[in-house]
Amino acid sequence: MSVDSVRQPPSGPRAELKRQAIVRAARELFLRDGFGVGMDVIAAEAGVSKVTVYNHFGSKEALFTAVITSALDEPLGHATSAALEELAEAEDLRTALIDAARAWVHAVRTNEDVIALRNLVAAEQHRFPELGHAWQGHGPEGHHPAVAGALRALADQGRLAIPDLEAAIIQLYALLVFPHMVFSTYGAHVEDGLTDRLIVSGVDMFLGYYSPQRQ
Amino acid sequence: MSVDSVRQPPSGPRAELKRQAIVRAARELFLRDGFGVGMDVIAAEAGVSKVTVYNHFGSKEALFTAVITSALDEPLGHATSAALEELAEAEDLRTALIDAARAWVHAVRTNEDVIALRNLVAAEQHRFPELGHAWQGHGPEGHHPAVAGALRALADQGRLAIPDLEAAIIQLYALLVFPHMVFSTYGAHVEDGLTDRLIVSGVDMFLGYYSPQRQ
DNA sequence: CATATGAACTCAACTGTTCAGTTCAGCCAA
DNA sequence: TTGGCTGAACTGAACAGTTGAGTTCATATG
Repeated sequence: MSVDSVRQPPSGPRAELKRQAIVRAARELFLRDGFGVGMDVIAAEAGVSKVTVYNHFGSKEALFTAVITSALDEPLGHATSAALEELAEAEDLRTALIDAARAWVHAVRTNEDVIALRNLVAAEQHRFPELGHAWQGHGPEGHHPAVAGALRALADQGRLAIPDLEAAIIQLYALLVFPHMVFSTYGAHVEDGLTDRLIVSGVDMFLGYYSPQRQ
Repeated sequence: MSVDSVRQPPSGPRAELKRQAIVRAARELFLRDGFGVGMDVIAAEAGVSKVTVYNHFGSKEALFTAVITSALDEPLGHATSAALEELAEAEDLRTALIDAARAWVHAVRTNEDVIALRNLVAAEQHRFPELGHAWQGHGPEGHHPAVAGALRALADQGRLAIPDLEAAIIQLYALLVFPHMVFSTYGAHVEDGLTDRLIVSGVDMFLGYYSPQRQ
């Protein structure tokens, strides 16, 4: 008499293992071949039957959102936001900011899977309008509060003069991470040397403009 | 005895009209619904028979590349690069650069179709690998030479001190146009007021850093 | 007993083609 | 100017062939 009009996903130790394998395979294949890959292929890559995939996720869309939301919970920020929070207590602001920027940009560049996923979401925004918004919250705006907090703290200390916090945040993003995001849209990426030159001179430019001692 | 193994597309005044209607409709629908739209729908939107579409373009891929390459030849730069070239002769560099930036950003923001198309190409890069490269050449790098030329001229005049031209170009892009590109990836866009504040303070920041009189 | 499997199946959507007939512009003859 | 001729381009509808999502079911496994 088990009348499940909506069958609930399997649970248990074995099921969890399969589930992870499926998500991992799906992520890899979505990334490599786009949303167009067949469910057969994904199932095969996960070493799993297609039926199992459907027992777990119910639909391709659900699987896709599972991939995305699982990627949403990824690091990319622990070391980074830690470095950001230490800014307020740093003696040498410039060096500290450069270090934080290096950690930040490094996180963005090494997890370029995440950027690629972002492009995927953007690409499939017609099919998943809600995902686009979910992504906005956790995207760069994920540490938006961290960046905002750090800048505000520095402003309160009088170590920076920031009349327009909103603009300043965007400018910091723009100088440091946007280039990598834009380039990756074409599948291209910035060379290591240029990346570091952008970080150093970007920080100097930012500090030069927002330092209180100028005039 | 006309043995055309490959039928050549129709020519003539009427054909040209239809052709334009098809490309326009295709562009609009690709933009709105992604590459997934059916040829039926495109034909209907163009007020044209599906067969006509195939007589003209032969395949969906060909139609897509036609849409893209036609978008590649679009303005987005005439007024902008003109303003950029006048920079070298301007008396008040700051005002001139702000004006040029306004024209530039305005072009980017009004033709946001072009940015959306860019996302489409990025999305469909698996299907059209060659398009991705064609797009790179005409993307922001389209006026890359114009920007590079303007900055180099100003440096030669001694009005700017630019030790790293490559970085400076990217930074100018980053401060002025990248925010709009990144935001539009989510379907979001920067408000008017913030846009102008970003332009003005971005230019000031850039000039502050690259002006020779500092130190 | 819950979960996983594989193979065969349904169903819908989409690309691309065929074909018999229609529109339309230009042209020539009266 | 009129009227009809010609041929290229267009139409509508039906059709073929494929692909891929999602289901069913009998069976296996731990």
